[in-house]
Parts: sequence; C-alpha cells; structure tokens
Amino acid sequence: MSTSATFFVMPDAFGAVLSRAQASGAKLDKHFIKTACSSCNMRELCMPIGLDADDLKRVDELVTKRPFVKRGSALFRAGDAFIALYAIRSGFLKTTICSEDGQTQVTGFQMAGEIVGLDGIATDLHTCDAIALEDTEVCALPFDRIEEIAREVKALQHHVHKIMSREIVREHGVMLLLGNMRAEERLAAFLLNLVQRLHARGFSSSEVILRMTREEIGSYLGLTLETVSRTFSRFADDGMITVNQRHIHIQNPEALKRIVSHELCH
Amino acid sequence: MSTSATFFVMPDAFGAVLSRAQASGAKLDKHFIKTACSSCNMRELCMPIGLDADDLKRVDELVTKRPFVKRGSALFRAGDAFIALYAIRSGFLKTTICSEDGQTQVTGFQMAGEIVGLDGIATDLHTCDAIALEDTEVCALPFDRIEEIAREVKALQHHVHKIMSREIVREHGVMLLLGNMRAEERLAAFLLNLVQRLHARGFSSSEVILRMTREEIGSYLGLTLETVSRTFSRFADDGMITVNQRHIHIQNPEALKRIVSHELCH
DNA sequence: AAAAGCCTTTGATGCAAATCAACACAGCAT
DNA sequence: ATGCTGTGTTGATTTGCATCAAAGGCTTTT
Repeated sequence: MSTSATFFVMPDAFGAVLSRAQASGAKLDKHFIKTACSSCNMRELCMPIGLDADDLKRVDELVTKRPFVKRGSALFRAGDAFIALYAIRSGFLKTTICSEDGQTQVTGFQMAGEIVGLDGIATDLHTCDAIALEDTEVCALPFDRIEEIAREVKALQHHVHKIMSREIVREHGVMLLLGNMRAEERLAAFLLNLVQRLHARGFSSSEVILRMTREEIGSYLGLTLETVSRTFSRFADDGMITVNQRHIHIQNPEALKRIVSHELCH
Repeated sequence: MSTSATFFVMPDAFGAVLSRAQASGAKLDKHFIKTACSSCNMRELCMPIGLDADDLKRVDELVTKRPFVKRGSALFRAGDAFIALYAIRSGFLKTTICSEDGQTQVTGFQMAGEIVGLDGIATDLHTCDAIALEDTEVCALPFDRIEEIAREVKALQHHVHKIMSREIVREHGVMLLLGNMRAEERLAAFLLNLVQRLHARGFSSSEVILRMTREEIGSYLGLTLETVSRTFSRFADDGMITVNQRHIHIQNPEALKRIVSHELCH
C-alpha cells in the first residue's frame, strides 16, 4: 500500500495466487458440506498460516454450517443474537448500521475470504445488518468454539486478534476518508481499494464489476448517489476510467492515486 | 443510549460507582509501582469481572510498567513497534492518524479505564499516535503476556475480544456521524458521549471540562475549529449549554438528544 | 507586569456537495 | 411488443460549511 493510501491496509496473508473458481459461482452446490478448511482455496485469507496437521484438524471442526445467502437477503440483522463469525467463501456482502431515527449507513463491503460479524462480540447482539449483494456462501464459525480452540492453538488466537485489529485500522482509514477527503478523493480511494482486494484474489487489477448501487457507494462514502454518478462521469471524461453501468475499467490507476494523495492533477 | 444514539455504546462493566480519586490527579506518585490491578479502582473498567483470586493474581503480574506521559507528549507514535496495550489509570489521551500526504485526523479521545493500542496488533506496528492531553498515567500490558494468560483465563480472553469488538462498534458510530450528520448533530452527539463516559466514572453528568482544543474536536468530528466554536455559541444562545472556555455546563441534555435524533427543534 | 503565543470568537465571502427535478435506460413481467 | 420498477445520468438551484480575516481573551514566559 505504498500508493493507494495507508488507510486501506491489506490483510497480511495474501501471498498465494488464488483460484478463480469463485468467479463463476453459478453452479455452486449449496450443500457442499464436506469441503474442509484445510482444502478451501480461501484458506490463506481467513485461516492462520503455519498450522500443523493436528491443529488444522481442530480448525476443520470449527465450521458447522455453510449457510447460503441469496442476493438481497440478510446473513444477520442488527439485534440478532451473536453466535458465530462468518467467513465468506464466495459472493459479496455489505454491512449497514441504522440509528434509531432511521438514518442508515453502509459500514463496509466484504468479499470472499473476509470475516463478518465481529461487531456482535461486544454485546452478544449484532449491531449491524449483513446483506448479500449477490448470492453468497459463507462458513459459520461458532464463536464459543473459536475461543475454545484459540485457547489451545496459539496461531489461531493471534489470528483472531489480528483480524479484529485489522478491522479497527480499516475503520480508522474510513474515518480519515469521511472526515478529510473531498468527493473525488473518496471515490478514487474506494475504487483503488476495491481493485486491490480483487487483485489479491486473482482477478484483474483494472476491471471491476461493482456489486453495489451508486446509492450504496454513496452511503459508504458519505456522499449522495448523484455525486457518485457525477464523479464517475468526471473520471471518465478525464480518461482515468471507462464506465459501463457497473462495469468499470481503470485506465489510469496512477492518476487515481494522485487524486487520493491530494496531488490535484490536470 | 436510548436517546444519544445507538452508536456510542457504553462499555459493559460499568455498574460500580467509582472513586473520584482520579479527579485530583495533582499529587500522583509517579512510581507507585506497587498498586496491583486487584486493588485498582479502575479495575471494573479495564479488567474482566468475576475472576477468582488465583486468576486475579495472574492478571496482576501482567502489568510491567506504569509509564507516566506528560501533557503534550506521546505514549506511542505511528510506526513504533507494538509491544503492549495500555490501560489508562488517570488522565486523558487523543489518538491521531496521519496519511502520507500529511492529512491528520483525531480518531478518538480516551479517558481513565479505557484501553489504547489495539491498532498495533494487526501489523505489530502502531498505526496512530497516542498523545496525552493532560498528564496521564497508564498501565502497560505486554501483549504477548495478555495472549499467554488469555489462553488460561477464559474470562480474560473473552474480555479482550469484547474490548476490541467494542472499539469496532464505536467506530461504526463515528462513521455514521461523519457520513450522515450535520455539524450541530455531530457536536451534540460528541458532548453527550463525553458526559456519559465521565458520568460513568463518577463525575457530574452536566459539567464537562474539555481537555482538547476546538481544533481537536473539529478534527475528530470532521469540522473546522470555527464551525465547532460557532456551534457551541449557537447551543449557548439557545440555552442548551453554557460555555466558559473549556468549561461546558449542559443545561438541557434533552434538547441535545433531540438534535442528535434529527428532531430539528426550535 | 509586560510581552508573546496560543486559543477562541465572530464576521464576510466562496464553494463543493446536497437537493430538487427531469429524463434515459436496463431488466423483468405481462 | 408494452408497461413497470429500479437504477443511473445530467442539469439547475440552494445551502451548510470551509475559507479568509481580524480582533479579543487566556496562559505562559521572561
């Protein structure tokens, strides 16, 4: 992250080139229960590295269910009892919070290999909604089991701590974005973060298919949908990207990076 | 938080009425090393409740040093090696992040009984500065020791997880604030959160002495210092608060709560 | 006690993004 | 096809806050 800003910190275990199997999620077997973590190709992302065979076996036992979340429906909602963390196997989620007076805000977008549900630990209740933006398969990791195994497997314990700390750092970055940046900077940072994460999963670093609406992007970035749309158009006019509905092609990532780092170009 | 918004969630172990000893921090012995966690009057805040004598003893061993941080100086800085979490015994801190291009933002204000340093776990480097806003005494909790003991003491393990989750939830609230609220709402939410936390520590729920400048408040809330000042003045004109430099008296908390919950009054 | 420096307040002005509004377009069902 | 609904684009106007500017109040220094 020397360029696309300090505040979107990459998960650390991203060495491996991952299978693109997820890309064609069309024919997923919904009850593919037998797939163990030890053979999951998202493993580098959600599990600690360097476990011995014995530890791996214990971690395998962790996953009790693999819920399938249909596009538009919720994995969990604010107020639901917190039971498990969820590792995303394939698909795409958003998390949203909602204050009493009805204001709602997207707090994050999550893709394969990422963990959702950390907010629930504090009070044993989830405090946000997790909604699938496309058909999504997750692994349920019951939290009491996680704690149990973490007490025995040091690497898992530390991994859990890292995942939570990483989320805290990510949110610091969002705070910087929301508190200091202008619309162009926010959207450029958002796009760069998205392609970077997709690239780490084996996808192109210049092509993005957005899974969310302009409104959802705006909600995440503290902007209106009109401003998001206009800013995309401006980027396209300046030749930095091409926009085709939700299909974005990044022509000039350097220009976007310059925008994020306040070097007001052209 | 039925009124001052869901997003500032109270730490959970706040039943006990705490000593006001911290209030007169003037004559603190800087090398009061002997004070054990088990007899610390901030214990209810930073330690898990319900430990037996044996566990307590182990937790007591955790605290190696009690660094004293002079007003204006740093407990740690971004880039410093992450070694320990810090529990604040007395005093007041701010944490700030800073992007490459020099933009800086306050990410939080921390008071006695709260924990700082969680951001460092992810990469073994601190990602923000922790600066004392008044002379501050902290307890250093070496993180490898925390993990070690957490593997044995279930309650401590869960407590650590809760503290981290709570921070994630708090930051969700800040995101909502920065993304959705207008200046008046942000400042009202800020004030209410501050008195609530002070009240939980045995202080008045209507008197606040701000330890930070208008600029630091603005940085936290994504506003300029002028806007903060003007908004304080407007609150004062409307009879909701009285302002005397950094001494704020809250006359009408209900009105502030109405502002936060979007019920545009007067 | 005077001077220097920081912090705060208040006013005048400008601008970026919100809001209001209209229309275009895709996907879907009928 | 035709209409419907959700989504996206673009334009006109408004507005809340930033910016620029100046002066007064505390606090600290000497």
